[in-house]
Amino acid sequence: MQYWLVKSEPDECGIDDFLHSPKTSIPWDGVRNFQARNFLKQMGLGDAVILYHSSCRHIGISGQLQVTRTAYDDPLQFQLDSPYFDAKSTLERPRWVAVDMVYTHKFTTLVPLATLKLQPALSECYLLTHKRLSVMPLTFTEFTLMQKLGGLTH
DNA sequence: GCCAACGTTGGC
DNA sequence: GCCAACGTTGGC
Repeated sequence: MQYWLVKSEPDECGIDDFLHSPKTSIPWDGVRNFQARNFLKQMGLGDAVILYHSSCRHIGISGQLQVTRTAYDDPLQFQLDSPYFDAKSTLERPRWVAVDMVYTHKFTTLVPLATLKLQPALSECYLLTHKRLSVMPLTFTEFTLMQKLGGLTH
């Protein structure tokens, strides 16, 4: 079992998009950064994922997802009309992968970035040390603290 | 293989 | 809308 955090603009795909189709797996595609892609490839079935809302009015972590399909070739890289088309990808040598995720929990409150920055236990986490990365691992400690801040208890 | 220019992310 | 950070590209 591994723990991850992914970023998305809620206008594109936020926690409510997952909440509104709670049993439907949604492709996490369009990742076009090599470090982020490499983390996507490491995701395992059933891994837990924190969703972060970026570039929006309320920046912060919003809920929890689960991996339902591990890495497969991102079809968008082959679609000419997609903004995620990549001329350097071929069917023989695709460059980019997607995974599928499903809704598991929405936090009782969105935890703002400012709150996360105040946590000493999160000072070393990828979210705060690698500003522009959109897919990243979390330690178990970081993950459970984020869950707790989000109002989820088990 | 270096590194300057360029483009994108994402907070503010 | 600005701009810092930083990943990527391409000339040499």
